[in-house]
Amino acid sequence: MGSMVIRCLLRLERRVTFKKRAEDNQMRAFDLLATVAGEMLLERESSPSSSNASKGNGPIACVQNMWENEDKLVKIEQSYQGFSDRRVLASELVQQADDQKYGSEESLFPQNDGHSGFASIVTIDSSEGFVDQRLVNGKNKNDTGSFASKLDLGVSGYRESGVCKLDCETKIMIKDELHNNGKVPIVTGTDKCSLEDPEVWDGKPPALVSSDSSVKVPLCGDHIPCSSFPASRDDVKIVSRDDDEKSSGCTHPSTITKSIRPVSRIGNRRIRKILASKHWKVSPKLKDDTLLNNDGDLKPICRNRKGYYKRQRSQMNIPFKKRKIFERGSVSNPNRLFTCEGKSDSPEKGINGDASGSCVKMHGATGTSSSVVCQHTSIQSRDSYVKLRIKSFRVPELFIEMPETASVGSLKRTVMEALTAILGGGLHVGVLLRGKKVRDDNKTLLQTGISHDYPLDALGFALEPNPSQNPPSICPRNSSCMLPCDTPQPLTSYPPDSTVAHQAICHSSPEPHLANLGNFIESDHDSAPSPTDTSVDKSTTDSKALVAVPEMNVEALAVVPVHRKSKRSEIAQRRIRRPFSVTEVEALVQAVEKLGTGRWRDVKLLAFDNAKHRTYVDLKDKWKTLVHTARISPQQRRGEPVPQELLDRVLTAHAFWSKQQARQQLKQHAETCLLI
DNA sequence: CTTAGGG
DNA sequence: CCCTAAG
Repeated sequence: MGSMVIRCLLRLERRVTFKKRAEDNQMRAFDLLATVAGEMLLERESSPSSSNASKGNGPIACVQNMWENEDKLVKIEQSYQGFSDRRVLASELVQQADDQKYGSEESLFPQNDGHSGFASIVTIDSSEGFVDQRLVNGKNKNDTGSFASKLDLGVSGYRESGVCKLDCETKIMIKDELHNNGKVPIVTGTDKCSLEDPEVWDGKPPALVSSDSSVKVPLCGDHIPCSSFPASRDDVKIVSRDDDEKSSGCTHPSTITKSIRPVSRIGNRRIRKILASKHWKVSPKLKDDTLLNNDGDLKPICRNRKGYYKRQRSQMNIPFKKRKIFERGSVSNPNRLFTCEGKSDSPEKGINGDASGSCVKMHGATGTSSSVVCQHTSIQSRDSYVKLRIKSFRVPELFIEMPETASVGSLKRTVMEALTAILGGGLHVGVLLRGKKVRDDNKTLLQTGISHDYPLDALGFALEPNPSQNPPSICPRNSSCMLPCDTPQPLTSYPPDSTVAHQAICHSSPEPHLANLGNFIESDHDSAPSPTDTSVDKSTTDSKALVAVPEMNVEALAVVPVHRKSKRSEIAQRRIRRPFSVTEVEALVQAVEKLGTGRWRDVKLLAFDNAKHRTYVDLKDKWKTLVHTARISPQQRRGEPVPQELLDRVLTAHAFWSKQQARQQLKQHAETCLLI
């Protein structure tokens, strides 16, 4: 039997849909999941006739289309409206998906079993895992070139299945059969637990959402007749619709009477982008051939050797720094990730002991392990080794806001930057066993219960922000990370003007632990402007807002500009300011006295070799400021006072070495003259 | 990668 | 601290 997978964003949308028919727990559960997971795959069975050929091709197709119009301008919804629109869209999607399968608009999530709520969720995850597997295992290894054909198959298969109409988003993934074969249901501990935790979903729906529900519902209804959509090829296209894009951005359905079309398109766009970001690990092999080797192999191409140093630096404790420098390298990461998966696919690639090691290494080394949840683990027994296979990490949900005039290229970059930031921001891997976080790092796998005979789906991995900040809850909910955001602002106060298009939308939790997610949130907000920083100029074409959504509290929805300076679209963050201590100054002075002022590399090695956060440039800069400080009056000095004695030495040394340097130059000049 | 300087 | 031109 086949199944269709729909990947969509159900963050806000769900409210609408579910509210309406949330009579049963099933819906609530789903709703919850949506909240928690943010993104998910909805799997539906499709006609058994669908061929296997279409397996796992959906996502590819999606991505493919995504970038079809590389050079065209992408039009993205302009504002705040996006929120509600998206919601509408989502509900539509769900509806349609359902209809396609069951032709009933009543059962959004048809369930056959008692506690279907949960079951469905499981299914969903499973499907994803399956997809992943297909993508990885499938003969993709060496036939990247067959992509096109695959795509076709996928499409045709879909048609055959009798599922006529696919909405833009809907067509995202289509797979067939699978339920039976070794498909390993992937239940993220996260999701599971979230569902089980009444605390999580017992909460009332966010006011924000509920307010719009009235509007949405009717809209959904309109779209229901999906069965009659087959003809509208247009609808099937995921991305290439630049033509009618224009018709959208403008009208924001404030009333039910407004046309749905525009709305859904807007939403679509939104989702597409999100999807793109989520499928990034797949995309490279689709379109961006620059990332592929000539032979179409998926092997990553390392083109940035220079990246090493900087990367190293960034790994020290300069989390955000220079990420943009890796634009190239970063972009290729997906490939690596993919490669990794492919490799791990090989039975021989089993990892023993430190399972995550190998994979993480591969991903991590590239700084790209994405965050969150995914988990597809297979534990096989071979001797006393436990083999784990991490199919992929799912990237946390991202919201991207970009001006309509932004190019596709910039969109790509933006997404990449967001991912890079997320991935390189100091995440750590969390291990989940049956949904529970394994906290004791010292336990052996065996002690923990991860043994060769352990259920395949019991183990999970999650990328988490900050080890010490995780909530006690079993739910590794916070697995998603946040991009640098400034002080959150309640969504309700979101200014409905176009400027919002340039702001980041950040769904964040007010909870302390979330507020401290990872290192992304810089501590020095000295110049942090308000979320509505006016410096964000509309003429600016730079994209902004990239935000991973910590799925927990929707109520905490907040909108914030990710970048203070509109100029900087990069996610790259400034390093944290770390004032030099007197001790450090002392060491610096001493080193300079000995080595002089032109050998910062040596100074670094001599006096700050173990201070990873001090680069030779830092030392050079510090010396510069020290000299300046020594020259100004004590009253003008700021910060921790530096002993006058040291300042005196600074001046002395500076004078000495300056003279020395001058002499050296004279000498050389003289020699040069002589030679001539 | 290092330096040197401006920002 | 960042960014960059230069070497």
